[in-house]
Amino acid sequence: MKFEAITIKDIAKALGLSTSTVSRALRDSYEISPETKEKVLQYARETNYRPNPIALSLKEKRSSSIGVLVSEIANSFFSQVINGIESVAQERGYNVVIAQSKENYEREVSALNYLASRSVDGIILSVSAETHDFSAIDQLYGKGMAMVGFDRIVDTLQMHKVIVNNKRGAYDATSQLIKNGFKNIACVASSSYLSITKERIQGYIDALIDNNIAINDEFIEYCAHGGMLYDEVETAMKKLMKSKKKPDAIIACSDKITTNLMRYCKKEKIIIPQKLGLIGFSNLDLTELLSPSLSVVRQPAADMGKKAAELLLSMIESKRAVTEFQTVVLPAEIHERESSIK
Amino acid sequence: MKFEAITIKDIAKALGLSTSTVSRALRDSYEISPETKEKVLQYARETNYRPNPIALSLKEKRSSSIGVLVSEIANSFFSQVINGIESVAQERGYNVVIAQSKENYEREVSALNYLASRSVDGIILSVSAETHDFSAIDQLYGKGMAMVGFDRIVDTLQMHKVIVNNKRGAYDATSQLIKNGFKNIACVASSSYLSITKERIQGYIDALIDNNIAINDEFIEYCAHGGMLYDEVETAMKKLMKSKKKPDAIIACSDKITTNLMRYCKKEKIIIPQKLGLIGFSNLDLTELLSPSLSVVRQPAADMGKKAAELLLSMIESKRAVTEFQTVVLPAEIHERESSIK
DNA sequence: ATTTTTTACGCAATCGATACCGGGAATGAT
DNA sequence: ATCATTCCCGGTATCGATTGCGTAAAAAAT
Repeated sequence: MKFEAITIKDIAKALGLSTSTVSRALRDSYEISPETKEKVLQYARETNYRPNPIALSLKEKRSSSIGVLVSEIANSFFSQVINGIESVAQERGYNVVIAQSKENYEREVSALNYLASRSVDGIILSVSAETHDFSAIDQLYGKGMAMVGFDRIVDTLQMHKVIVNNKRGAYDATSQLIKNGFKNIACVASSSYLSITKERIQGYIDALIDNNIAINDEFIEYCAHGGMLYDEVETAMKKLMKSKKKPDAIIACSDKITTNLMRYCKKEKIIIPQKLGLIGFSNLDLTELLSPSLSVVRQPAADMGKKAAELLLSMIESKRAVTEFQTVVLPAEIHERESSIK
Repeated sequence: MKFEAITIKDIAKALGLSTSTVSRALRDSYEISPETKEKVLQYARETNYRPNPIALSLKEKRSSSIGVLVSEIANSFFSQVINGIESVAQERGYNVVIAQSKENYEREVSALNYLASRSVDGIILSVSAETHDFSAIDQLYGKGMAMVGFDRIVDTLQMHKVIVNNKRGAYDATSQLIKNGFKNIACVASSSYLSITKERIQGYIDALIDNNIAINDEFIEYCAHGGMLYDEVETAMKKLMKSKKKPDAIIACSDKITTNLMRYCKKEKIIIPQKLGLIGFSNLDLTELLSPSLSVVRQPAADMGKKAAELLLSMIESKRAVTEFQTVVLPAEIHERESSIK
């Protein structure tokens, strides 16, 4: 079943004009007489003519679409980011093609190629937790594909980036736990490859140092799949709870880790915050309804998406190659609730 | 900045062949000698040739992309559905273009036109809470655009549909509240226009009747924006709590209504389930971590998305016009937790 | 009245890939 | 040796829209 739309040719035939005349009339060219223009425009209105974007893409060598590559759509943070991207894109006449890596390297590469082969004009991406070989991204970028990174960025690549102040967020979160009387604070982070992991851990460490608390390597655990799998969080927690000096509080460095950690505590009947304080990076919008209400470091996800989309579109639409890249750093918000108050 | 890809023309020039020969060699036509084929294929591999999907779309009059129109991406149910759609689409070589209505009629119409103008091959949609004029959908559908409805479907339109057994879900949820000793059960539903609202309310009513409980019109409240706005839920709840016979339990008919209702109870210090039992339609995947853990009617969202995508693709790829439409009804799952147990 | 200029439009190429048609060359048949 | 067949491949139109170039006809200038 096909969906037949009216073309410029139909208009030309109907009005006894050439396609070039119709095209120019529609674009309001000075070469066309007012009467002809009016006739064409009216007919176009009546027939609800819409230029075929595919033909345009072929001619203009741009598809007016941008790709977004995230690890998982069904994740508050990413869906909020996509929301932001979508609002800007829509407004500027672009559509958004979404792909997900599911935190898997192979899927990320194939998604990237997929987007490239669908000839998107640019890509906004946050790398998967597994990725530590950035050659696929680098290659595509080297070939001239416009790209903007966000959240999990790649340090070695020169491109526009949008992130939050992760170090500061983790620093404040940790400081807050300390202020609330927790002494043995552990950190459950995402994959060690990720920029956000490094930054957040650094913030955590800095806060400990500034408060004269010794750093304990056993207190830092990584989740290779970014917390996607419950098991990896459980494994990390078991290790922590078995260490010589059991932690009395945890800072969790991603959405999934935070919630899976709560699941673990619920299962093991570890009472938060009495037995274990908790603060986590999370963009859930019902953290206050959790039991106990959850203290979080929240990222301004929609704004990040908007900013990333603006940067990408400016890059796409710029006449000459972009040589100066900016890294936009937005502040993370801390929301103190029950889970981190002893 | 442009992203230059290799074309069939480049291959032809490099090998001293015509574009038609190259094209045929790539498609393994019998008219091309094995040696030429091999040369072409090898060169194509070396240069990492990818056919330009835009040129193909123009020629074939299909874009290999499908549109998805939902009210809101950042909603567990819809993002899970999109997840399902995406997995099937990706596998079959289609990409997914997402648009959202934000429960607004005008945005829905414009998103629909947007998708059509981006010449997607088909659309999977769930109408907005505000929509009660389906002429825009009808028109597009009448023009031959392949469509599949899910969740919030349009009764009057003959198309493939994917839903859950809403009546049954609401019936079981209500019965469960009754079984647990609640007597005055109210229902906070989404917009009265929606199919899901009608079906869920019917299930609620049927359960009351079957248990010899009188129907009280004051006990049914609607949220015109589907619970998107906290205020409309608060207003509904205030009305309910002021009615002569105060309800002792609520069945909430959408994700957003459920969570906003919990917010309201928390704010007003109405203890769930002691003061007010609650069960709600929700696809959040951490309802067991809420305080109290939330009893829910859950939809198999990913499966719904998969099924909808399969139906749409079969429709798109069918040679002749589809005349028989099926309505796939999946079972809703009931998860009984603390919030509905007195 | 003739030349110049302007106006208003059509022709045709182009983007990348496909497919119909047509034709040269090699092989086989007689 | 001549004709028919098969094999391989190229030319060209096509999809929808844009655009540089060419050009009648009308208007303006001389």
